[in-house]
Amino acid sequence: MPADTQPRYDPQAIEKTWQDRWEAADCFTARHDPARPKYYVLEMFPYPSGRIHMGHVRNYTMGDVVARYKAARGFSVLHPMGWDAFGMPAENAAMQEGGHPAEWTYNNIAVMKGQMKPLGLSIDWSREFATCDVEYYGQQQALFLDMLEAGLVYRKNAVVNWDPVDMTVLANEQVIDGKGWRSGAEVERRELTQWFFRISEYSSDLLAALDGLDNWPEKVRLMQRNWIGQSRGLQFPFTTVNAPEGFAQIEVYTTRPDTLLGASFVAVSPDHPLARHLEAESTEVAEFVADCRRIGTTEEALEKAEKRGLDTGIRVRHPLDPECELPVWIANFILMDYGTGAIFGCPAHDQRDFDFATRYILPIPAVFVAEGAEEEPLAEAYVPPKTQRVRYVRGFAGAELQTGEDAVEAAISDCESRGIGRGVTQYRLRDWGLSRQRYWGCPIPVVHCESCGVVPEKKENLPVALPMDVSFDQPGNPLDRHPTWRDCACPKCGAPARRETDTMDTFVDSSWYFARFTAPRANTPTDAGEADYWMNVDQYIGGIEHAILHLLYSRFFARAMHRTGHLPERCIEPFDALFTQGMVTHEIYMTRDARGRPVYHLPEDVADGKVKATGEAVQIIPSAKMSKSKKNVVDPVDIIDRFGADTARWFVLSDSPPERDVEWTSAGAEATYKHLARVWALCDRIAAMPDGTAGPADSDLMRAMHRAIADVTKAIDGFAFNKAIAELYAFTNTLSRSDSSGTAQKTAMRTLAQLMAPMVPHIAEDIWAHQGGKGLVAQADWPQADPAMLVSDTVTLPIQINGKRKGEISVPADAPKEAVEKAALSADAVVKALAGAVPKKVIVVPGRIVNVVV
RNA sequence: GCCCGAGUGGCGGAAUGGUAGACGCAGGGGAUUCAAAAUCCCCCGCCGCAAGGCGUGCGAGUUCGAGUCUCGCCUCGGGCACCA
Repeated sequence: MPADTQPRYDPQAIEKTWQDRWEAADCFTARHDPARPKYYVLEMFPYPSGRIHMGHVRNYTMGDVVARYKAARGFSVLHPMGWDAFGMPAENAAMQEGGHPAEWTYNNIAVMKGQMKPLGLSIDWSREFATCDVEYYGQQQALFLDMLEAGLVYRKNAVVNWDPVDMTVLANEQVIDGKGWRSGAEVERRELTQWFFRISEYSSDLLAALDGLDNWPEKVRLMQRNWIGQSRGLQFPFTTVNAPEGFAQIEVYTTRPDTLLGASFVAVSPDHPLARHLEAESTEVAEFVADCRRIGTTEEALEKAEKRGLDTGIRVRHPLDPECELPVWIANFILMDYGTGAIFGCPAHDQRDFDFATRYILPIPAVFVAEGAEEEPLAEAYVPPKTQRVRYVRGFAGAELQTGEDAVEAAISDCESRGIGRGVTQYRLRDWGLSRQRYWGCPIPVVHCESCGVVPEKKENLPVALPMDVSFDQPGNPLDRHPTWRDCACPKCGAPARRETDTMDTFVDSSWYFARFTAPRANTPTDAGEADYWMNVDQYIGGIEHAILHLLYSRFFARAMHRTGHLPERCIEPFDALFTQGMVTHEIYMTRDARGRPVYHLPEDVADGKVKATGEAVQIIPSAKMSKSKKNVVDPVDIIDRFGADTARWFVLSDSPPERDVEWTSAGAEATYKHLARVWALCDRIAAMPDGTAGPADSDLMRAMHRAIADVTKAIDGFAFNKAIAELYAFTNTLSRSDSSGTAQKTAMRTLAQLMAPMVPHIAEDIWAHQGGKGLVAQADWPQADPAMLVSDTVTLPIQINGKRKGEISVPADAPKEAVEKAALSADAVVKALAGAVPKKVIVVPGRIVNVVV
């Protein structure tokens, strides 16, 4: 540090000061003020992993810009923060390092909060909660009981991935090559009784309501649409010929009933009741089915597995032709979860069925051929788009020439009128299994009683709190082996009973936290008055990775909360606007060790393309999401220490549009710091100027200022923070070069501080104070652009000849078309191009351009 | 395989159908300095000495005028997937 007398931009000195001043002035406490419009801005709350990363900084800075901007626009702003605190990492830590998951979690929260505070976010911390707080999950249990009573929760058997060593259920992504990710043990498919939310009851509503979410990214709506997966088809029974008792009929579902006369076999899932029945009787079937299940644990294996089947010997009658009998196979590619778990195969028009029929030498009768074509043997399935018109050679409903779509509808009505089957709308969306055989989650508040069965806990007995005296030194769920926690009295008959030891999926916790923020200390899940004032979330901001599950579950929960009286009806779509921000990326620096294996280096250990310590040249791999394993991470804490929070905030907003990834570069971070230091020095210089009298340069500066107000406002309103920052750079350059009076420059500087405040609030306060601004800029009204200052007296118009720019003219802004045309025709370039000839046409677009056609 | 989205300087990116490349980074030149850092000023799409010409992935089209609209291709990115 040079010992010069000039004060320098010193973020460490100013940032803490202003944060304390905001706190002293109680700037960010959300106030329920019926006289003012409210604005609820929410960023997806973090999992307390232990450290914040740049992705958090970007996410919360975007939310903070919106929150501070809306506050300046006169809204009563709610901008809360909490912690998505249940989940497996805490249990894993307890298993590996000892201690209790709660201890690990609350420690992490304290550390992360300590890292977030220096960012200067305008968060109402008085509303903070963690989902593992018993006050929160106790209310979640109340919600669960209400949903149970409303018929939105039920129990059924479901197949799960069971790790026999860890004695736990595994999620699909925890099963690697058919083995448990931790234990390495062969995973079994086991059937357990599990709790489910009846989300499928809302399939059609959740689908239809997507159309109304105008302020959601189209991409997210599309992903949800595909996930819900509506399809229209025919469901009908095949009558069996020689099936075991109880299987007189096999119900199938098809989206292509028009291909019914192309059926060559019927196939059922290995998990179909018929397969189950035969499995018990025949070792051949049992072996085949067991084989299918062995493969059936990972998606990858399923994908690679060839289509295999086993002929059961059972035959069914074709509903349209009783003479025709079809064989019933068990096939490994039929899913029990979709449709009825049974299909008819039409190999001519489905590639999977074609492969299957080819392998087992089954007939392949064509139903339709291309328009104008003749029937001939097929080398592969013929699957034209449903919208394409084809010629039906084995049709039974509708015209001979028709599209697949029309033929499907015709086939459904035909089958309905003959009483063969019925038209059915199916959804891919399945009910949401919420049971987890885990400790660190919200206990499911029910009791198992020998005489009464499954009994909901009484509300007055809530919360069902997790016991703290547990150990993780043996596999399985500690709740299962706790000596006393399980024991309780049946809420119905009072007899000794046992608690449910399953806990809830952590997606449940995050499906209603946004509603809880409106009344975080209420002794019911929500408070009607508070929810009515604050809901909906006006702007929700988070990562695209939550496009489907979290957002779909939240939409379901909002509906369920309305049905159980916890939210008004207008809140069934809780997020008015959604913004999905891009990631923060960084280059990867790699060298190779003696055996050629990649070795990664942290950015701070690399300089000028070389590893600092060894001088070895690194290979630079293009930007990718920051990840610990690739070591391409920069720690926000380090950046704040070095440059201050304002630099971190400004940088993550600049350069790239918010929805796209932004690449973190040390050059960019340094340049940001330099810019802020320049603004700070400019402020210092301007503050020292005498006021002086207004000169001609003053009006230019004021015009530029109003232009900047208009442009920055528009950019923030449009979520284009990178453009807002570009406008701020431009205005700063204009101001620093202006030779206007001190009075004008001080006005401009104050306005610049206001416009910068949402992005870089600390330096903005400092400048505001230096320039004699009243109070805190955090509490000042947003500046207004004067429309009169946005129009200028003269305009410069480009002159085109045949659409190519050749010159420009300067004319009064209000000049009539004829005058502009005259001026354009006398411009040098035009005179030269015309060479005395008469132009064919002259197009004058007032205020924009003149095009002369020759 | 199906469904989306995107291709603009060395880089990140601007641009209601109307001056392509705002703003930033990197780079070049200069000032200041004993020197360096820091700071300030200027230049910076490509070809060309210049005049000028060419330029928004490729090819057509609509238009007085296309990065922007239409059609066809290419490349990259994302989502979904034995879904009957």
